[in-house]
Amino acid sequence: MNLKIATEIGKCLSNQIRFQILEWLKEPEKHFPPHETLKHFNDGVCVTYIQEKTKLSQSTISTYLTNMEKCGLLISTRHGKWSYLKRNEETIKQFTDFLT
Amino acid sequence: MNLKIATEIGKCLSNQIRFQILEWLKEPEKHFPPHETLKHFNDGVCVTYIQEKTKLSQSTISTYLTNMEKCGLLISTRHGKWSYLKRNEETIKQFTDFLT
DNA sequence: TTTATATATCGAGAATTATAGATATATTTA
DNA sequence: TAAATATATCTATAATTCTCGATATATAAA
Repeated sequence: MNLKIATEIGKCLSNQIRFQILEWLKEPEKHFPPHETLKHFNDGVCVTYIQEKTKLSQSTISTYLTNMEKCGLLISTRHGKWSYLKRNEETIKQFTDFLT
Repeated sequence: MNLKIATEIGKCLSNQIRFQILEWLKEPEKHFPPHETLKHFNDGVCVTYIQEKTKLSQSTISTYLTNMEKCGLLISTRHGKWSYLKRNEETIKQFTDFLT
């Protein structure tokens, strides 16, 4: 972790909805309906479900999630036409270690 | 800690200079000259020293530090005409706990 | 191979933040 | 009390971010 990446993470955390997504992803089964094709949350939650819950436009949520992945807060996995997002606990740990 | 305050903290951490200040304040004696009137860093570092090091205008640095104090990242103590700033480790801990 | 669905990217206007100079306030010193 | 110093606040412009609709791409289904 360095200052530049940490600040990029800070930018992601500077918006209530983005921060909220990170919180929801702590417990996907509690905050999202079960996936129909993928019978688990091992790779996180698909973009559509996150979009529905936030009520933002598809393009906005896609940009948010892409940026959160770029700075390492999220891990993205594609299964067929769906992208699944989960927290990247390793980076989050590095970030909090850097801060403290 | 709640989502609103956490996001305010995120805003402070979304700027490289503000984040840097927080890092410097981990070890004041390493990054700042000794105070002339106050013979310790127990209450942190005075605004002037922080301003000099960042090379931002006085008004900008004052605004930064005020906001960082408002969201709980910093603790401000006045001694005479100087304000001293130090990290608020308690809030920082609450923030990282909230995130993880 | 056409159509449908999921996600990504582009371009633009609205909203917010960055930053500084001017000015105000608080405190100390002469 | 007047001048000097440290910090805070006000106001305004520049820069960045927000957010969306339009469009592109990728994959699956018909």
